Amino acid sequence: MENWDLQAVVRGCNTTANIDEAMENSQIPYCFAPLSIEEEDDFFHALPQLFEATAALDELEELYKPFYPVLQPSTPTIILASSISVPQEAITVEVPKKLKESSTIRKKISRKNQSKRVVKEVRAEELFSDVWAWRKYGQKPIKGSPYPRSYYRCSSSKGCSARKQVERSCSNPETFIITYTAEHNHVHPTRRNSLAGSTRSKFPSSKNKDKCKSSLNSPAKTNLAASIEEDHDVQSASTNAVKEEAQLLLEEDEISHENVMLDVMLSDEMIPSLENLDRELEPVMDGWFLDQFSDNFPSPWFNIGHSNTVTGAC
DNA sequence: CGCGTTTGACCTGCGC
DNA sequence: GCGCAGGTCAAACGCG
Repeated sequence: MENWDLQAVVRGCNTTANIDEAMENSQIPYCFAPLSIEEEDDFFHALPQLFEATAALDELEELYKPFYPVLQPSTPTIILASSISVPQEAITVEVPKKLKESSTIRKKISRKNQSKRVVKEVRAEELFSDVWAWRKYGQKPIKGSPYPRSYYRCSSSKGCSARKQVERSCSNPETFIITYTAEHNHVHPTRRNSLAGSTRSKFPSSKNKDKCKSSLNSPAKTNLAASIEEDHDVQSASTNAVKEEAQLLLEEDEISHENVMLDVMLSDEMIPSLENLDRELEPVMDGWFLDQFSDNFPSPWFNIGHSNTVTGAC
């Protein structure tokens, strides 16, 4: 497997405090403030500390809110609840579409749907590492960028306004810029990315690896990563990286079933077993979330309020 | 049948 | 007011 140097994708901006300065000093063209994510602490595992560090809840909430469902299969290290730190990669910024002069930035920010965005730069294999189910609803060529931008909305729950935009980075074509807009109004997805529907090919299960290996190259592959690959007509190293990543995760899945944890999943070939896990955990987690967060996190992110389940929304 | 993608048309905000 | 560009809608279609 190709060794992706996670450090290599990490750039400048590390804290919200220096984001403005970093953006000003950035040589990155166009609008991106590629707040690269090396790894992210798992939200669930951090919960005990969250409860202890109640004084920082608001800040932590803001920092984790956009990222907590986004898990990183490329960093399958089991993250124990041993510490909690502000994820420096998790930066919520007000990002204008185009970095021009400061006078125009205000106007840009005031534009519809420009209010609050979270920009991430991820590698190809991480595009489908999202626990949420995203449905593509549009694609547009972007002026100044050789790659089109794809628009996705959350299909995990009806009425969820969460959206994300995926665009290949023009400065580093092996990475993708993901811009999250709005927030999920449900606790956790009832379906994960690339589960439902059939237009998406699935990575091979451990039972029919050989059979599905070929499907990785089939024209029918339409999962998020594959979709973008095809959108951009790229059969490149990043495609190979996706396959290799999938294969690696497959092997890990076979070797270490005991290590199945929520933050180590999210590659499509691992989904079936995790679906079962999800079904088992769903009522427990829902109740647990309601108990734990309905008071502590009044955020819209946990906008389940005191209502009943949201898990059957779809 | 349900859920997905594709894609052209349409809407909206912004700059001139 | 006009034109451009980004964002969204919705019909058509694919897949199992």
